[in-house]
Amino acid sequence: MARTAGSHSDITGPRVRDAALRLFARHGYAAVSMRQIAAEVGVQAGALYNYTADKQSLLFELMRNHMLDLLTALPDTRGGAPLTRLETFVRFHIAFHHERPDAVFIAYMELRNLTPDNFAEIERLRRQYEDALEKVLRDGVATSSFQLADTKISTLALIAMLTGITTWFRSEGRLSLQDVQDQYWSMVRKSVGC
Amino acid sequence: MARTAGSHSDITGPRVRDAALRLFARHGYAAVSMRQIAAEVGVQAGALYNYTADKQSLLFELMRNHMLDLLTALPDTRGGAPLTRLETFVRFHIAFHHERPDAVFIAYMELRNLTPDNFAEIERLRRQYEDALEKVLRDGVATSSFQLADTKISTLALIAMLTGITTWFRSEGRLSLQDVQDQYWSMVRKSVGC
DNA sequence: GTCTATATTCTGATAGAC
DNA sequence: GTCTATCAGAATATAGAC
Repeated sequence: MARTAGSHSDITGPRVRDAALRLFARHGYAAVSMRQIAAEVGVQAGALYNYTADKQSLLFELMRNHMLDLLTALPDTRGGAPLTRLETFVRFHIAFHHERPDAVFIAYMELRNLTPDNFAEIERLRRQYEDALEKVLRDGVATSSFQLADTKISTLALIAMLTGITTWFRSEGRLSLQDVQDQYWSMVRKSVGC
Repeated sequence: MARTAGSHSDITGPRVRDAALRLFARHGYAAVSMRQIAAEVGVQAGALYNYTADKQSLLFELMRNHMLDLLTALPDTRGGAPLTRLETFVRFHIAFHHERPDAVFIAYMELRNLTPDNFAEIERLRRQYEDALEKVLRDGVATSSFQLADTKISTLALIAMLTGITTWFRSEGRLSLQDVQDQYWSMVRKSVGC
């Protein structure tokens, strides 16, 4: 296939998204200019508009793809015992979020920079994820495996606790991923009343 | 006391800080202009510089004052039983943060927009607060009141869980502050092994 | 597909009148 | 202490050459 000189749509697109993800996570969406993203990729600012309609769309696509990846990767635990399903969720959440610190950071910090329509879509996807955990908690309460007064509050409490890991955990530190998973699972297991 | 026409230093100063706090929390530091803050206060942009050296100082002062307020308000629980001290901390944390959602939001979201020196100072104050909780956990482990493998991790896990409340809890909802305190305290108490 | 050049608007901050 | 006016630069986004 002949290709026009200077044409790199197949590799520039991912590079634009990678650069935007890293820069948005580091400095914040509003603080990052299209020129900075272009410089990181190695093109001029105008060239970015071959890959995104505008800066807002770039942010929205990053957040939506992250949420879709999360929902796709989430293990289907239907059929197991509530305690086992909860452990699977906890370990999955920690591992998945640990692999994508920049995307996680953006997904939680840049909600206010989305347009109302885009915000509603991201919230819808986030709700789906929360609902998966809440269903486990509700099933556990129904079978008396868990003692929880309000599964909605417990859902939010557990997700906040688990997601907070990304603010301090780095693999190079004194703790391995497994250490962190074990310790958080121990606290979660006890907190739900087991 | 005679006062020069147009002179309002005693009331404009707090109004500038209030407006900045609200706008920074809503839209983010980088996304808010000095002109927006001025418009909210009802003055021209140039007048703001009677109250702050620059935009960065405005952010830093808001964050530092919040952290100093937090440390000042933190009850001294030395001498009590670890479980009682932990309950006091949990209920205090929830109540204090519930009263200041904007300041809490800024204190956690705008760290990356601080200059290195300012960041170091805020981190120092945050560490002091975390240390207060960790001391309770360590004392509890030492007296076998708590079963925790790593008090540092537990500290970060509990603070993340409790602080997450500010993202969804509003007093107008179905739950009172006391409801929320009771439910979180129940989960925390169990998670530390009681 | 990428470039250069540019239109238009906005930014933080300052100077000097009142 | 606040105003108007302004500086110097940076922002997003677009147009047209190659």
